[in-house]
Amino acid sequence: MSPRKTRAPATRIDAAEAKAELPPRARILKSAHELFYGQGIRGVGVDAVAAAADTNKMTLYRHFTSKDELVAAYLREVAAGIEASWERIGRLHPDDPKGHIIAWLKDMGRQMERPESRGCPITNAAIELPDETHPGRQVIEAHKRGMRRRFAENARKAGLKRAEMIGEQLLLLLDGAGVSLQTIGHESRPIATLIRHAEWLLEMDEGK
Amino acid sequence: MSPRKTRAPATRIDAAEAKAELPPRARILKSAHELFYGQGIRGVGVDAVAAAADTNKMTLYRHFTSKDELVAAYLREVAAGIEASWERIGRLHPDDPKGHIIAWLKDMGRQMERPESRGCPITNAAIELPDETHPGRQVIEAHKRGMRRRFAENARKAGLKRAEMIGEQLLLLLDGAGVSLQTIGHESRPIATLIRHAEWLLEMDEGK
DNA sequence: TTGCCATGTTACCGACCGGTAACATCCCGT
DNA sequence: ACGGGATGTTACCGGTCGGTAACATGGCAA
Repeated sequence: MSPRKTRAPATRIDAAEAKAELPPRARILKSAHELFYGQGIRGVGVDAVAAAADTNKMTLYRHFTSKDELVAAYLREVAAGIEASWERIGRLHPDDPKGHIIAWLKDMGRQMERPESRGCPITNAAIELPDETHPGRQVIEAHKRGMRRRFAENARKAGLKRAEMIGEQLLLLLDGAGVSLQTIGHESRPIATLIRHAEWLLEMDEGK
Repeated sequence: MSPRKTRAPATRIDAAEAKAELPPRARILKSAHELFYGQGIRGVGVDAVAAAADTNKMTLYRHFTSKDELVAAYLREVAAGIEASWERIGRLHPDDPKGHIIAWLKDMGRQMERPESRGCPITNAAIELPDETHPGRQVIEAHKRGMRRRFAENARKAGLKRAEMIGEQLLLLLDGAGVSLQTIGHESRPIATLIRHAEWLLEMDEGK
């Protein structure tokens, strides 16, 4: 409609605009995160991602060689964020590996309890992308193996026998909670079950 | 190529043909199961389902009013099969609710350990179909609530306190195992972890 | 001022999607 | 022998998909 926008006097901050004037690549990744997570990767077209980022398909394809690569970048960003939160919370609990695990699970639980939450984005992507050759799949596998390793390592540092088994059990419970949110719904409180069960697991390691 | 097929002498059995001559609706549901489960619901078109069922799109749409309804029928079929297996195994373990749960989990585990397994079809559909209005969603929610109820009811019959909590925990572990198959892969033995953990849960209920 | 490079814009491509119309064919009960 | 209902076939529809070409525009640095 309006013939041209002049794009304000080239000023930054540029309030009221969509993504607060981040560089295009960052805006695209941010929009990709919102849309892919909320509607599913296969349910969102590249055009919609570009439009939500206040840009267009051409610019998107100058930063990502394909939709699959955009998806992989999105997953890398999510994985990096989760791993950063693990490190951050670890620094709050020095020499307390059990407390580290529980505090991190509670932090994840807080995010998952938001009503619009659809569980773990990495898990959802794994189910949405069965193709073994998809570039996102190595991100998925590395991230989940990493989480299991972190759980097991902390369990070991806490002196628990069966540390490997506990790592695997915590991974099952965490992913199960994310799934339960999307099947039964939030009111069944799978997060509370997860936390209570995790605390219990870390206490009574001596059983068998 | 060949001008006409004469479709063999109208005989049944008709070996070497694709689906062993079930009626079209059953063939369509069977193919839908194979394709939807193997490649994801959103990754399979109705044309592909019809072709795999040795029929065509028109016949498919005479039996199902839309793809969404076909998906819902597929999910109902899966749910009915799982519930039938629960009942069948229950009859093998009369007056042994714990044994019923464990035997059923082992049966599920046996199916999930096949290398082409992609976990629970209902769970996968829940993640693939975020739209709350999709006709399959009520099938998903009813089925998962039903499984939790069955677990809890048997735990209660076994005299366990915290029966509701155990039902929820078993549901998390089962769904977590299905997810883990699709992220880390089969070699991490999430099924073994699930079974061992379930047996442990059902034994030491007295803790708190 | 000049020139370059990132970004924006428009249009387009072939492929595939879910869904339908019109018509040919076949099997089976009567 | 006949008729009817289920099935098969072909073609088509509008829309959307991922991806690209060609060109316009803008800001910024030398």
